[in-house]
Amino acid sequence: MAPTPTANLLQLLAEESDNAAVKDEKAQSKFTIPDIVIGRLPVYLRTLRLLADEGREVTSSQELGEHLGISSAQIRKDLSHFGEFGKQGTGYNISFLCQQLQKILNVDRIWPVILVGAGSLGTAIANYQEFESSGFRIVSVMDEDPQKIGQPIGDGLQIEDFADLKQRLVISNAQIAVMAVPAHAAQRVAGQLIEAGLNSILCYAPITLAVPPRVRVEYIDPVIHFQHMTYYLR
Amino acid sequence: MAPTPTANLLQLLAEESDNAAVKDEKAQSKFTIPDIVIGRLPVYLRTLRLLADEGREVTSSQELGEHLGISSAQIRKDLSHFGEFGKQGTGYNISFLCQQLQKILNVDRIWPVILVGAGSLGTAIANYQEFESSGFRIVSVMDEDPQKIGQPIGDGLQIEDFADLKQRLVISNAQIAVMAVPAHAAQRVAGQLIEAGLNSILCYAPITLAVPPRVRVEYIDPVIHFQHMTYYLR
DNA sequence: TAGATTGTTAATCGATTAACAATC
DNA sequence: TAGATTGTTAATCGATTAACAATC
Repeated sequence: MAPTPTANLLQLLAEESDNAAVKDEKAQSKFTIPDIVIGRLPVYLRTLRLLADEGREVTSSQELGEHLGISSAQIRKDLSHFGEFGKQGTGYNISFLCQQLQKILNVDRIWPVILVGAGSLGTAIANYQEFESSGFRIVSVMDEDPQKIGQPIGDGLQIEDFADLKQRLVISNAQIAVMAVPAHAAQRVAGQLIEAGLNSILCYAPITLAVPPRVRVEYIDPVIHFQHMTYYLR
Repeated sequence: MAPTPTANLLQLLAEESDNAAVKDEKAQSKFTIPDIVIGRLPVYLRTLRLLADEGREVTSSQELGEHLGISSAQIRKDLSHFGEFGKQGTGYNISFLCQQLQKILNVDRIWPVILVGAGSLGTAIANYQEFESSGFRIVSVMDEDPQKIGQPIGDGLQIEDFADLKQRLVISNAQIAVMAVPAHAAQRVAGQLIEAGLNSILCYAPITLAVPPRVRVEYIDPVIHFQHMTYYLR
């Protein structure tokens, strides 16, 4: 067996040496953490911060679970993928666990974000003050409407020409884009963002984007939530 | 065994008569459709409508799956919970399947929705024109800020006093609320909405609400999506 | 020490997928 | 008829939970 590609994984997984003799892909999928677990970490983090704001110093998987409506076992299991963060008998130190989750999620820094679309939704997003404390800063708001280009928006920004995307990206170094554009423009805009090198998109347009596998897209569409709720209504 | 409560289920499940002798709760949980399936139906519907807009008349589970990045088997399985909507060899008639999904999701009508919070996000939501075609109409926008009350908003609405919630609900008959309020106000506002009789809430505030079991809450928080994405970034 | 709570294992539960007979 | 695609079954895969030894 070729030693080199496996060696990398072995470093990452020092304590897993027993099972390390498996094939590379297997190893990947075996030790890779389920995306569904990753998806819950931001919710844990948000809740922990709320507790910290209330002046609390420790909590338990049980308390967190009650807050969130999930089982304490799930919380402990989820965290156990990343290490041991608690103390038997006492629980978790809130600010320590916050720090750890921020590191895991890579939000122990500020990520520059590009916002495309300066309609009323885009404006609301640009105005939202709380991104910064969560690890994100909107560094650029772009639109295609000549009427809008040059107008002030958000906190000291000016609407820029989406045609200048590539130049702006060189300066901002953003890897993340938010799309607040009409559905009919969304696929084209996504294509341009991807072509310019972006690989993470948060899409507010009510459409599933066709993107290459390297690009991650998440969606926000209130209609999907409404229609989910009405299934249970009469 | 008491015949009456079971009888109801038996009607609903005529063809399932073999297994119908189980306990009520069991029967419920056995024949109840998984929430995760319900959650995909609006996405199917959205995609089908897009195809319809392109003038397409039929599609297949394979084509839908490719659009959405899921397996054709999953789509067929999901739909099979509700009936048979396709034709072997040809696939699904798009407009027929749209109609059926709309019925299943109860969006073959217009649901009145109350919007609480007339800040910039609330304003963006109030301005959004596309709810109507998906089954929803914002009938009331409320806020607590005396400066805002009385101002025009959205399509011919006026911002109303949130203190008048109960009277407004009597008129509008809304069962669904959207909360676009600051995090610090969200739990209180939710309590008031629930106390007034609402049972479905779409919450844009970055907080998990404590609500009684009869109330369904869905959340939209861009930060959760951002932090999910940054896990995969360097 | 007694009580509490973790991290982890094994069992359970549920969701997804592959495969195929039925049939358009 | 030949080809395509459904609806459904059974197998697989993965996620959640219950339980408990370890230990603070």
